[in-house]
Amino acid sequence: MSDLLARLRGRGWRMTAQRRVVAEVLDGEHIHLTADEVLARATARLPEISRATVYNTLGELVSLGEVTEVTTDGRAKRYDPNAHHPHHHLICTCCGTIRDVHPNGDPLSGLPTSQRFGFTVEGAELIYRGVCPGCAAG
Amino acid sequence: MSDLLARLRGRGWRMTAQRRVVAEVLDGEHIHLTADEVLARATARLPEISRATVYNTLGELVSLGEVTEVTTDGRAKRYDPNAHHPHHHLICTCCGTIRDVHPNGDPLSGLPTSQRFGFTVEGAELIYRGVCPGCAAG
DNA sequence: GTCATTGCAAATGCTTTGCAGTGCC
DNA sequence: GGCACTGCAAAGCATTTGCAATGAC
Repeated sequence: MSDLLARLRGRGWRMTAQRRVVAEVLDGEHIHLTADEVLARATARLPEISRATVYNTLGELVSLGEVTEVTTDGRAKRYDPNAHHPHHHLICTCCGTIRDVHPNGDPLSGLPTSQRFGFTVEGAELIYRGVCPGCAAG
Repeated sequence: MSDLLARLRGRGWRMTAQRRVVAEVLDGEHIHLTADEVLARATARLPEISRATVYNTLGELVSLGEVTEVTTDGRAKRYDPNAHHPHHHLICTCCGTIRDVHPNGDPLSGLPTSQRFGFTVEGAELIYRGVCPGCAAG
């Protein structure tokens, strides 16, 4: 629990039952959920919430920088509430499991000026792929 | 031109006019094309090619390891024929332009055993994001 | 009271699929 | 000549949108 709700309120975010539930779902121990999974968990707490509202709210949280969108493949995006805790991802190519990892060093420092082509580089996203112990055993 | 066709033929890939055209489009100077862009260029050379065949062929080239799928956002995947030349990507958050980059060091070496959680790590994909000179000027 | 937010349902964009016909090896 | 590949059209999945009704501030 990282007090996402408190931060949002502090930023003047208009609070509704639907938005609160979406934020609570993300702020729980659940990370890397798809929009559909967020909807399912939100519906369990607030049956009348709609799919469109979940999408709207997730998009808003991403714009606010409180949640990060993780695109691991061409399928559904995943939403990661750990935006204030920089990290990267390790994904099982077999079952799709995602783990947060903290590699040594900052990837940004590995990109010399000569490789920046005049870009103003703002960030780096690192995805490791491999096979998890479970899939390797099965 | 990297003789993608020769490699494919050598691997016993069944050759058809459609497959040849898709491979030729990718093997040209065009990289980071979406499936739709590949279809457009393929159609220019072979008007009767179908969208399904382009998708089939691209999927096959990816399975063969001759082409890499790059998922930069939740939109269309892009296809990168540079599979035999390891590299990473720098993407403009404004216009979507993609450049190949070669950062210093191997990202894999930055992930200590303690951060691998028992996974057999096979590869790392690094995406830098920033604003390109064109967008910064405009 | 005002205006942002919601819910619904339809629309969109990208990709996959089923199946009959075609053509490569 | 067999069987993989192709084309078509329809289905599928994730996401977005239009608009009237609702409710937070």
